[in-house]
Amino acid sequence: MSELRVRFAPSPTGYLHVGGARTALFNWLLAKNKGGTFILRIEDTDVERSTKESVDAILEGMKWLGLEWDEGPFYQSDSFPLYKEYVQKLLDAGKAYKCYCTSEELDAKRTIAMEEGRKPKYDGTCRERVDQPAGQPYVVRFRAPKGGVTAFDDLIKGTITFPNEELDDLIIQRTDGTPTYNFCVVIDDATMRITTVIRGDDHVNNTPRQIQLYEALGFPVPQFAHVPMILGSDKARLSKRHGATSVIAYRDMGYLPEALMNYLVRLGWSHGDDEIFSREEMIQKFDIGNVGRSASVFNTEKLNWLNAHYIKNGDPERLAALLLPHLSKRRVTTRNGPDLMSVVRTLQERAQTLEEMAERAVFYYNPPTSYDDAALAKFDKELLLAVFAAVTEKLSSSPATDTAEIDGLFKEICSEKGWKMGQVGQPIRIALSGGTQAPGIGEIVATLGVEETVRRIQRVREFVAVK
RNA sequence: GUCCCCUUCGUCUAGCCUGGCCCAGGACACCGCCCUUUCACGGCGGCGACACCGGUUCAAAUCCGGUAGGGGACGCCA
Repeated sequence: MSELRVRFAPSPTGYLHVGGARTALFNWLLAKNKGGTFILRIEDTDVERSTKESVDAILEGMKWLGLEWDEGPFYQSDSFPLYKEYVQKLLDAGKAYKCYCTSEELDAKRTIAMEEGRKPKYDGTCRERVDQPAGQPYVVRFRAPKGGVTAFDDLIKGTITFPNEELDDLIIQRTDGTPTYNFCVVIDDATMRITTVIRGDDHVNNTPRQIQLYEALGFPVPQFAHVPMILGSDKARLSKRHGATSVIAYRDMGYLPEALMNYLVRLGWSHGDDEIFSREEMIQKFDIGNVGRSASVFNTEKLNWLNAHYIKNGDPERLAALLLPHLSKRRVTTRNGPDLMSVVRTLQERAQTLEEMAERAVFYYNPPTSYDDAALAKFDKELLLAVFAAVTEKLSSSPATDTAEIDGLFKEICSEKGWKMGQVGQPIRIALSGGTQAPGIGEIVATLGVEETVRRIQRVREFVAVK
């Protein structure tokens, strides 16, 4: 193990969304690539909004993607005494002070500042205050350095410099005594000896404040890497109104974890012209320096393509297992039908998602209860009946069972009767599946079995005969 | 409003640091053709971008300056 230590630190106020998943992925990749340590930390200092359900949902999402962590999960709510200790340290050193301004006063000042076109930062009313009114509620503020600049070399964005004038004295402890985010993050990252902080772009502005805190506390400052956000098709920050954002929702829509991972890793990162990455390849090739600096738009089409790729090349046995919940959702049971693995094999090249595959698999288990009339209408009644009779006879009198043999049988029928394949295949396809979109005839018959095939043809014969 | 960041095909991106091999490459999507018993898969081809304006240079997507547009942050949320 190298000295590299990274962490993913979600706040449990919702499920794991794709943006968070990508941040976690980049952390995980860097750790794996460098032989470092990946830590999971739950930032639940906001007691009001944090829930156990969210924690579970986040862990579930990470496990599904296979983003296993080496240490944790640690909960910030377990470290309150630790934060308090450091707040006191800062207070004792004169690097923090008590502020007695009320939220209402602050809000009012902020509003006025905004209206006057000034930056709405704290005006420092209590910064030099010497009296300490007993019994008065107060917050603790960090005494930020005045003048000069705070800069850092972001691994993704390059050097970023902030004039200290822009930073105000941030609150590190609330009236109720609980610590605030920017403070906890610094204490945790420092005490967990995090060497590289990889997080969302929206934290760039917090970074200089945090650096000042590291310095005031005498901690070494870690390296930072801010990954750009993921946008919706309208270029606005990705949110529910753009569709699904939850990782688990993608699982439920029939996406494979390796497909989502592959999609996410290519969103903002690239390795030459490569598109397909196995876990091993992405680990081996990942380089945080190759992550792009600009935001990227989430594109479901490309995810679909990747998912189709992984379904096409996936192990039928595994896919069959993953397909089960999507089938039961449709009240399909596979007990008395063809082997699910064989079914999967006939559908692998035709499905972009497991949902789609399940939809296409239904007919194997539930015989059609109606037929595509428009498709049927393209053939004469006499031809239809002749085809059904010929196929029934041919199948019943032949021992053929595999796809190639059965296809051969259909070719025989065509040459014997002078029919074109389209005249025979399509009616049979309708007979067996009810519609026109299905695997090859040979595949269906081989999978369904001759007996069931003949039974279904008999049924459609009756249907056509009375028309 | 202030500060910070970003800007190559519709989308994801390569190239940019170390100017010329780029009248810009790949992928998704789209369109066409081929394959074909349907739907797909696959194969081949097409469409399509250096935000804009100046400067430096023999030469700029690449370096410099400005403009415009977009995003983010500005909370006793994280």
